[in-house]
Amino acid sequence: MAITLNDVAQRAGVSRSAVSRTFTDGASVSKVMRQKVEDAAIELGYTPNFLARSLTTRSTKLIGLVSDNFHNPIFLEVFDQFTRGLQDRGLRPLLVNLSETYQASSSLRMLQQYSVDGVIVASSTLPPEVSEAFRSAGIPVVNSFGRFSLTPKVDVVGIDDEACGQIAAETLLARGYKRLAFLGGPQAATSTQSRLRGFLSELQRAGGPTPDITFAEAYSFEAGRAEMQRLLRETTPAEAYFCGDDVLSIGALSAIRDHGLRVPEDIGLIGVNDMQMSGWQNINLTTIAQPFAEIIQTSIDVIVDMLHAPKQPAQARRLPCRLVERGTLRARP
Amino acid sequence: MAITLNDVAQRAGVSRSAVSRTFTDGASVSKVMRQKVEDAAIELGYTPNFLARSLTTRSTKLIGLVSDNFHNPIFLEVFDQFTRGLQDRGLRPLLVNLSETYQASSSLRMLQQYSVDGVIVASSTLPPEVSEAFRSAGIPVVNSFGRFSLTPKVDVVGIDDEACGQIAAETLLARGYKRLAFLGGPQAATSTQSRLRGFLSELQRAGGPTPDITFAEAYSFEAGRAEMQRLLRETTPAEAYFCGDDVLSIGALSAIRDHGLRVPEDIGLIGVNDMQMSGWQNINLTTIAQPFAEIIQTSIDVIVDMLHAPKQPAQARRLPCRLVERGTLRARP
DNA sequence: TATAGCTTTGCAACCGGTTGCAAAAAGTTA
DNA sequence: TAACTTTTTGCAACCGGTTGCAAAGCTATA
Repeated sequence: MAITLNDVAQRAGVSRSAVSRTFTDGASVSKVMRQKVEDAAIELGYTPNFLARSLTTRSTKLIGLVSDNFHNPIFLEVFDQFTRGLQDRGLRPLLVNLSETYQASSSLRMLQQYSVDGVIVASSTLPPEVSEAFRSAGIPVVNSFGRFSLTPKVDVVGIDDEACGQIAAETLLARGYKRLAFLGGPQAATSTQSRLRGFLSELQRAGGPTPDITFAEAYSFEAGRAEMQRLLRETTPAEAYFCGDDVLSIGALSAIRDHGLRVPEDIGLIGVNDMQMSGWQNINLTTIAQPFAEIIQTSIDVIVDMLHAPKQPAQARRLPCRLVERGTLRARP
Repeated sequence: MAITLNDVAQRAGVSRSAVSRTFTDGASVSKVMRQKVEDAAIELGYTPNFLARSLTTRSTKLIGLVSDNFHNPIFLEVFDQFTRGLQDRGLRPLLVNLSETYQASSSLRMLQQYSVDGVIVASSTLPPEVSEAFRSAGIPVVNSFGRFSLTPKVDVVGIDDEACGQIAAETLLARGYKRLAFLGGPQAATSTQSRLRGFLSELQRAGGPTPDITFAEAYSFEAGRAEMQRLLRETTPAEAYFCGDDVLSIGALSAIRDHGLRVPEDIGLIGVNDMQMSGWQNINLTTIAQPFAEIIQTSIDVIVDMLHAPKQPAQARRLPCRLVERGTLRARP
């Protein structure tokens, strides 16, 4: 049996309100009263029940953290930062793992039942409707790693995928590569499409070559490896590949090496994300870094603002990416 | 404004209890009544408030999932499986990320305030006191990946670390290795100690060599790499190393290759865990697999049992490990 | 010392639900 | 149809808190 407000009130010989007030900041309690209550509370080991409180205050400090990316190693870093960031602000992440067996629609219902104060949808692959459903239900929501839009229906914090493609194009051209290729993530993913668009438009602008274009089945090692194996077997490989993300790149890298070719001497590779592993010396991947820390921090700021301010028009924020030069592209000529 | 019980009752022209009963299974409601209420509920879009309900039912379906392992890639797989497993049983993981800035003691208080039904401490490095504190506070708790004990103070589900060391010893001896070494995780970690103990005792039993013993600073790539670099620089390397875990092994692997030596020709390596990445073709690590799925499933079963049954004596469960042969040890002679 | 103004306190209603109990309704049996 | 069961329903109290309001207690001023 947990200790309740009543127990403390009785022990201290004061009213229930008095106890409640000593544990509510900004409430009016005299020094002596506070002392009496605190003594009794400590003596009994009392902690206010947050959920009961939430009934009247209408704030649970619970934040739904929903994602479908439990397979890309980068997301461990993402969850790490999200949970710490939320904790630092006194918020509690209720984790939701979206999958075939657990649909977005039931997660909406569930998070409503738990009266979450807000929801963070952390995924670059979920369709925008998922986040939009939360907003229409009146729950503050931010879509982290979502797609940029000029007329967003929900708040989005992500990178500029087109600029990302542009950086890749510039980088490859600057290294003097002639035969280029795009080895994208899932073709349906909006991030894939935007990066491709930026890549192509920059190549065109700069008078570069027209690249080969293929897609992997998923953002995963196996998918990257399988697709690169197919390319090596069935096509004349390009001089350099702009890959959908880092895990994909690492898969491709392993296929290339197994095929007896060398990186960067025979084939160049550039990824996207800059996850920790990409910096490991046995991988040492040249890549375009997403500003994870900033995206996550901004997402949290946005959701926290929404908790206080009434519903504002949705806004999409694009944070800049930057090139991280390592060992999978040859040096500038 | 969310729709409440009252709204539905009014709309349907029935009492509040009637509405409550239609949404409580096992309660007595007639067909017509149920129909009326359900119609009104659908019309208004009503969903019962789980937290308000928890006040009387004394069950929130909230499970604290606390961990301090947000840096070892294996834990993404662990979180994936835990969240799915909990969701499948209608439980909700409240994620807690323990770190320097967020101590175990405050997490206990916090989880109490949220009236969690139970807590899963998923960590092989946290001291047993962390889990014990939950139990003394009367919260059902299970320590996943914790250390085995014959007289456990809390329920533990983990592997048999000594057997794990034994398997490593047997395997290395069977491959004909003569100069062996132990490259453990953090010396203070109990898993490190137990694996070492099993390793040594089996070597002794089989009349094998006395191994060199060193420890890495953490279960991380960098730590494994740094320690192996030191060994290569300052000592005559052993023929084969039993490493603390996979990520450590991968660090060691990269150091060895950078040093111009070959695996498994010059140096053999065996890890522990069998995380997905260990199977990647460019890593291809021979390792001792932890039965993650079973550990997680069992942990959830244990906690679910505790929710129904009153406090039982604590029990420690050891699940068997098994060797996964890949490419970092030479073949049997 | 009386009065005004401010602070502190307790009462009681409320947040959104559940549930024991007794009355009402429906169903059985004779 | 009357008497007896069984089922269904609503009332009211409760879960563990918060909060508006008015009464009580203080302090300062005249």
